[in-house]
Amino acid sequence: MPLRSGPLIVPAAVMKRLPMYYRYLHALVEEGVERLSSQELSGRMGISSSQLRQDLNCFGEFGQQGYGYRIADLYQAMCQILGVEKRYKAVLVGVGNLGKALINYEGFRRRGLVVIGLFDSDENIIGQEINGLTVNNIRKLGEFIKQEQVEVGVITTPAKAAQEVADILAAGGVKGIWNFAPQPITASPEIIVENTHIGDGLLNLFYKLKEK
Amino acid sequence: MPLRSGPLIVPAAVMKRLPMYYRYLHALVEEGVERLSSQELSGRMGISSSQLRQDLNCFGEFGQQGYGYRIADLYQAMCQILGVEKRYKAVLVGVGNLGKALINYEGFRRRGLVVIGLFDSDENIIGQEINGLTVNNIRKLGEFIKQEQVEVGVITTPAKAAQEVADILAAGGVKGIWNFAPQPITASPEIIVENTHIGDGLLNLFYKLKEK
DNA sequence: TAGATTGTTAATCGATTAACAATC
DNA sequence: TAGATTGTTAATCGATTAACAATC
Repeated sequence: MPLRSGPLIVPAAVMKRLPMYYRYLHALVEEGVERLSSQELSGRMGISSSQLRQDLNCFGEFGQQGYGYRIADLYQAMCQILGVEKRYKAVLVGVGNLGKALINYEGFRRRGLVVIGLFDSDENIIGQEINGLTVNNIRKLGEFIKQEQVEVGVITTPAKAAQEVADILAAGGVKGIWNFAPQPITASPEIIVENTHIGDGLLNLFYKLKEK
Repeated sequence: MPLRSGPLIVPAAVMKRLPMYYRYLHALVEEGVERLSSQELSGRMGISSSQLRQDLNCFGEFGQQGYGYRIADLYQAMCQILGVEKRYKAVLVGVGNLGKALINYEGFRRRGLVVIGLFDSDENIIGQEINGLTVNNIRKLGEFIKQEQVEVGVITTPAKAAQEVADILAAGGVKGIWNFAPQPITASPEIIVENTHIGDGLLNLFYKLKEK
């Protein structure tokens, strides 16, 4: 079950499918499924068996001819590929409903996101305790990041505040920013920014509904 | 500024970019930007000008040679293309933090999602009032959908409940389901299912962080 | 071993980019 | 008009699928 060594060339299209593989494999492990062929596995995911085998081949040889894939092993490998076994210290800025939803979602902790600080600018929210963490005043954000060596910042503020928060995060030295504000944010190129636009899914749905 | 008529052939890759176009154009209209060339516009979006022009060409001719694109007009056209001017009656099932976040997000209303019913199975949540709507017992869901002719169901329940809710929605006659549960749900093929997996963005971020 | 299924190559298909004539 | 920029075609590039030899 060897992971390829050396610099990998992973096509962008493959990279985008990795989170899906992670999700399905996790669920299959939970279900206790031991073994699946590329055909059975890809069938559940709605892709071709050819594509599944081709994709996995970027990273190594995880199957066994004549037998298929051991799900537990493949899940392990996928965790390694994605770097999920690593833990990232994170702060979350903007403790509204979306922020609270993310803090409470155990899936994020499982993926390796450890939220150690919550921040907001609203006096009514500052001081609240959520999941064992007290919401701090956003003025303390910059200092906190440096002190605690925070690596990832999650932005769940309203659109207007997003860029300002991103600047504080960047100045504090985070390596990555996960942004939920609809406005895209800019940061220096060495900081990795991942934008999640929840509303996009709705437009996809509407477009498909209209097509019919 | 004519929209092409007749059956459009829209490549899947183009379709996936439409929500991004909508987002940027909406922001530019708000900013009051009147005119941009394909180069300026695509530059902001991080794509090539060639691609932008090629994409728009699937739907019609929206620019003016030697001048560029009138942003307000292009935004209008994009709304039409996406079917955003239409209003969809919706119910939301699962009034936890994520559900509340969606209910309060004005962007969804702007996109045409009109939530007229909230449902949950938790006795502590049933009866709460959110945004002028009272949370109902999930047992009333099926009846409500039929009575009100609900078209879209939003699922923000825990993973375990998602499929059961989807079945009720389908039986009630919704046309589309927007699912946030990490578990993919199945429904008969005439119902359009859009899955939004919030956790995927985090894995993308981790993968890129690991690459560096 | 014989059957099954992988890993991998080659062929096809689709998406992106480059280039430029058309035209505002 | 001259300059700018589109719409659109052709060329390139990348991703998916098909097929099969390798092998468990």
